[in-house]
Amino acid sequence: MRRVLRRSFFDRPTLIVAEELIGKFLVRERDGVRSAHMLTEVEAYDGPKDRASHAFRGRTPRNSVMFGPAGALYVYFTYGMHHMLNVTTGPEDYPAAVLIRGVESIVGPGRLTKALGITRELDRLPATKASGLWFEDRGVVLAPRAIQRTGRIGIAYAGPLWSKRRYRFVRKQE
DNA sequence: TAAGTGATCTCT
DNA sequence: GAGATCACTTAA
Repeated sequence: MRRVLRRSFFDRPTLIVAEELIGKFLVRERDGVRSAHMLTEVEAYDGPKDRASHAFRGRTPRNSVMFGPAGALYVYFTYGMHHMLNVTTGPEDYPAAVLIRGVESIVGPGRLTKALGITRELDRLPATKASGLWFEDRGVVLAPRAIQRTGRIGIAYAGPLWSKRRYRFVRKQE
């Protein structure tokens, strides 16, 4: 069983999409070489009121893809050295996305993009085979208990309310 | 614990 | 245009 996740998967509430992405696969193809990794850590960024979200201060050139249709890649560059990979969720005009923080054997959002060669060339592209980066359901079924929810990382500036919200989903290690 | 690094945003 | 900030990583 191997099914590419389509826009309809992502066009749902962000927290649902985030939780269901754990156990799905991130597939990268470049120069004809394909690799697939199971997602193990993601975070939800949900709507215009989320103080930790890039969209909190409204639409800007960088974040406008978050306001667009679901299932688009949002790749931005930060700290002068790291690319961050997100996929947009929810309906058009509602800014939301899921940050991909880790996959099996690669932990850390910056390390992940470096390992898979993910740069802003992919920003705003749909997460499809044509873009070279997409998501697949490969039939892995995780028990709900196998997924842990915690506060998000690195967003203390957003205040305790938003940093405590359990918007981070991590696959528990056995 | 702090440096590194540069795009992005906010304010002049 | 200037200055601050940043959804991080690594080396110490």
